[in-house]
Amino acid sequence: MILNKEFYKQGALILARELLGKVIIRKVDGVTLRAKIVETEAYIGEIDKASHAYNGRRTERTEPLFREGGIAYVYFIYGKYYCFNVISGLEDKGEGVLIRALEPLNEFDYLAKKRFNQNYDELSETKKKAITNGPSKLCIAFSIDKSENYKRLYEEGDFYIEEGEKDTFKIVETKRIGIDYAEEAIDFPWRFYIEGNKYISKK
DNA sequence: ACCGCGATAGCCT
DNA sequence: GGCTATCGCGGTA
Repeated sequence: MILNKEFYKQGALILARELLGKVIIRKVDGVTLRAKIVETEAYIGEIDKASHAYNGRRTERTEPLFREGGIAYVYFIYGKYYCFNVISGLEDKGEGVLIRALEPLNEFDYLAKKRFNQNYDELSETKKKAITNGPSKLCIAFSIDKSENYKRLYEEGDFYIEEGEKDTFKIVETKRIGIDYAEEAIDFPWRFYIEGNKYISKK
C-alpha cells in the first residue's frame, strides 16, 4: 500500500522513525527496484545548525525543505554525489529526513552492475553491503539525482514509498554523521537505524 | 576492519 | 574564497 500525503505531515523526528521498514519503489531502465529503508536522520531547520534550512535560509537549493511534507529533496554534495531527503511536516517548516541506507529487496544483478559493473554473485561480501549502505551510494544504485527533486512520493509514479511488510525490529537512536561544524547540534540523537541490519552505514 | 586523503563543483558569504 | 548531510582508494593490521 502506498503511503498517503497525510503520513508525511508528521514532524521530522517522528517521521525519521516511522520511515524505517518502509519500502522505496523506483522504476528506471525498465526495472522496478524495491528496497527497505533501514537508516535515517532528522534535520529541523528552526533549531538545527546542521540543517541546510538553519536560520531561515531559504534559497533555490533549500526551497523543497519549506514545502509541505511528502516530496523529495535531492541535493548535490562534494562536487560528485547526491543525497535524498523525504520532506516532513507542514509548509514553511524547513524540515526533512535524510535517507542514509537501504536494504535491497530485488534486482540484485541490476544493482551490482550499476554500482560496480559486476554480477551480484561476483561481489565480495563487503561490496554486497556497499551497494546501498550510504546516502550517496543508494542514490547511485537507484538513479536518484536532481531530476527526482520535488517529486511527490505519495503518488504512484516512478519514485514513491509503500508501507511494506509488517515486521518488528528495534530502533537504535544515535548521533548524526558528517556534521562536525554544527556545534551543539553535533550531539543531537537524530540518527535512527534498524538494530542488527547489515546495510547500515555506521554503528 | 580501520585510517587518512584527495577528488570535485555548486552554493553561500 | 571557503565550505560541504560523501565515497573509494591505498596503506597498515
